[in-house]
Amino acid sequence: MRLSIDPSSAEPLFDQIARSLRQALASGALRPGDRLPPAKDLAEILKVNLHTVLRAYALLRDEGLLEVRRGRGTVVVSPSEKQIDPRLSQAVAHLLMEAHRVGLTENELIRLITRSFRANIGYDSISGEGE
Amino acid sequence: MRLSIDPSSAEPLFDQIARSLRQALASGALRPGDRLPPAKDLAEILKVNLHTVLRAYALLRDEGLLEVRRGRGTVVVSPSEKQIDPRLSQAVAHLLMEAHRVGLTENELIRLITRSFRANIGYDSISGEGE
DNA sequence: ACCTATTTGTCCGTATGTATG
DNA sequence: CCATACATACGGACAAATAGG
Repeated sequence: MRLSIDPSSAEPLFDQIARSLRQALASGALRPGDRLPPAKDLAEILKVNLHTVLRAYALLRDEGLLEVRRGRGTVVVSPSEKQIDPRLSQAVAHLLMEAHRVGLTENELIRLITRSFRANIGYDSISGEGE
Repeated sequence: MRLSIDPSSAEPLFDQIARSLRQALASGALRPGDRLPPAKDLAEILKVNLHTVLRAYALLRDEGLLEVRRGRGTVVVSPSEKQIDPRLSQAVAHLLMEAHRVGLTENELIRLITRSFRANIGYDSISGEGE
């Protein structure tokens, strides 16, 4: 896994790292189930601080790309095959269109979805994985 | 504005602060347009680190509740800016229904949204953020 | 146009806590 | 119990955006 970082860039380091990892995931260089190096190790390789890598990991975790857990490390999430349902993807496309129309940012949209999801489902079925 | 923090609680400090602020917003103690104290000041009041407060502010900004900007400070977003468009909320409800139908977990749904969001961003008209 | 103060943003280093194996 | 690895918090430094003199 080869990640290149430019300390002189205006783009924050944690964003650069996250973007590199996203690309590695998209290109298949990182595949589902693959374990990423411990943040401490990657930090030494990239010559950045531990927190900078942890922040990048956390970012991708919030995007649903990585599973990051204490003591265990960081693993690439396996994609579910459920998303190919045509009605679902149509609903997604429609939502994105509406979101763009009202100028929602990605973060705002994610928050909206998260809240709505929890509100609709209720908290009784979340016991599996929470905290 | 009276926020109470419990350092001995298991709940992270930045979460406690964010939750207190959320409640102040919900109760009307903090109203749209109100300016929050500089993070440094609030940190001294609560006897926590500056970064802890900044993290709480950033959290609420990502939720669309606050507008946080360098040099300018932190203000409560006006409701009109975050008001849910009926067509948007309808799209959200529809998506959640479809997602539930195919048994998507929250994490899977978030991943699907973020990926689609990035993939469908063809417009480089993101310059509208300033004013 | 310049300078200064304010305020958030990023990054670093260190310490300690917590979950996992 | 112990090692691993992420999570939180603290503190300090500097940068960048903003506001005001």
